[in-house]
Amino acid sequence: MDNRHNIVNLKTYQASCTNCNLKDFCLASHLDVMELEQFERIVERSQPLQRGQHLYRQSDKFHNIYIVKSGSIKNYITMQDGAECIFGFYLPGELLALDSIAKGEYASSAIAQQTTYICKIPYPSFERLCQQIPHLQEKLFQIAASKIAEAYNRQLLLAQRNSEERFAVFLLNQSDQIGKNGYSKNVFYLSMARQDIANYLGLACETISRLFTRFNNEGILQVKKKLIRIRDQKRLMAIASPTGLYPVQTAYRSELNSES
Amino acid sequence: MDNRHNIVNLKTYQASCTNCNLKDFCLASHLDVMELEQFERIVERSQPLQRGQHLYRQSDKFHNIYIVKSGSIKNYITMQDGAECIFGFYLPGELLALDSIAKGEYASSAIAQQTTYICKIPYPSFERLCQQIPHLQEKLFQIAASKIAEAYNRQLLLAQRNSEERFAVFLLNQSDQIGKNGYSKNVFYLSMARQDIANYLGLACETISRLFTRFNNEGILQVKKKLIRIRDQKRLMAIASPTGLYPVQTAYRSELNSES
DNA sequence: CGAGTAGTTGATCCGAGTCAATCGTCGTGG
DNA sequence: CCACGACGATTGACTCGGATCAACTACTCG
Repeated sequence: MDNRHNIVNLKTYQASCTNCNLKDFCLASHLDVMELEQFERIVERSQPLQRGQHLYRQSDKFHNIYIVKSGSIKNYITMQDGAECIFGFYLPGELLALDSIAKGEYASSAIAQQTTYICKIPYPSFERLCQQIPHLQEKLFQIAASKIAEAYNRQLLLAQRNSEERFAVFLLNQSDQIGKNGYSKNVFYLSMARQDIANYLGLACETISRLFTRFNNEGILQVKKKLIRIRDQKRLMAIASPTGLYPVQTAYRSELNSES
Repeated sequence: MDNRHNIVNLKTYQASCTNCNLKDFCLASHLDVMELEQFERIVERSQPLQRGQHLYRQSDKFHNIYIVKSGSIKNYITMQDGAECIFGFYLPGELLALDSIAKGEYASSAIAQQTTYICKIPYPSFERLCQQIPHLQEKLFQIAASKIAEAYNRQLLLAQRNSEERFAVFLLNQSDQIGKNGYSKNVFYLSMARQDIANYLGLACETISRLFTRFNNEGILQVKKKLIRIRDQKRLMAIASPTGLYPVQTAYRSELNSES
């Protein structure tokens, strides 16, 4: 139900990179025809994950990195007391498990929030391929670098911004990401529970609930459960960066995709 | 006031990687003799930075990545209203400016907190060298991956832990890092101001001050301005991870749905 | 239908921010 | 050599944002 907007048709999981609608956004972008063919030889696709299925779990042996093809993935860790901490929500085009390369085992867990198609890239083959395709190495460096920059921005968010600012930034990021995939930036489904948004933003779920209510009453949003409509983007952006974030704010989100 | 030109190429600091005391920690570790020689050919060393000098500034054109050889570097950004946000303190052996690779310009600023020696690595040469030395590429992937994992941990810290927990984690991290460089893990100088610690941890400097006082009174620390002595490491560790940070979690914890 | 779960709303409390006063140290100049 | 001002650190008093606790509502699913 709440997946209607994000699902792609069933045949896509057989499709090649060449005619994938994400080919300009993902790891394989900027490769020429020959290189793409080589790349494609190491990519594996399989049956989609269903909601609640894990792609990998923390402390599993590390083998692959993954790209989300459609659907969405929640990335988190579980602590000893059972509490979880959510590091991110991955939408189509994004690369998963980069944080796990150094350790030999997955540093976090990844679970599908809805029916989700995945491209699987065995890491050793990939590393070897990077030796043959400088573009590919370069691209991974760049993606890793953006991940670091993005993580820094989130640290800033968590360390210095209050609840409504965090929430506004979150909504705009979601909007952007969803927009990148060709859907409406103003009307979209949030695939995650309130509790997960709260956890991700370092807040209590009651706080998120109150913010939804308030933004709804103030005419900034129109909220119907998980269906969100942004009614006043200007105001939302003003809340997200009050005095203005540092110069090129949110640029990191677009650089994977934007042309160079 | 402006130090943009402060990297002067004297060939004076000839200390080679081969007999550098950091060679097992830094980017060049795990290279064989031949590879190390190639690597060394692209590394540049120059006069040390003095306290308050910038290594680079945010939005400068991106050219190099850097390794701290001795001293320490503060990494931060400045926001439009002049407020700053500190992302990290870099001690010897650490690699700087990874977050800037994707953008073509430095995403943050780096300033010396004391007299600091630096190894400078022109990024284009480095990228080319990675094509010839698989180990080097692998190493950079790993360092980038650890940076991401580290950033995730800090997000967890900022999102979910209270002031004394953050502070304890910070002290232990400092202790570890300093210990890695062969100094005492229990008695050390903090090179940064209280305000900077506070900023880094997302707290007010008064809070940090109170924590120093409290930990001192409780016999956990002995504090003399910037000289710190850890008197009760056990207790400090207990504060840093109350129920235990994230675990080597085993799969028996069967939650909602799972298994693929 | 009924039970279980997610979300909302209200009441209360507490940790840490803010404001303000004071102290100590350092560096400068008379 | 001391007086002075500047700045960082400490301490206290007060405030407030958001967590926590506790009902209550509304779906969803069996």
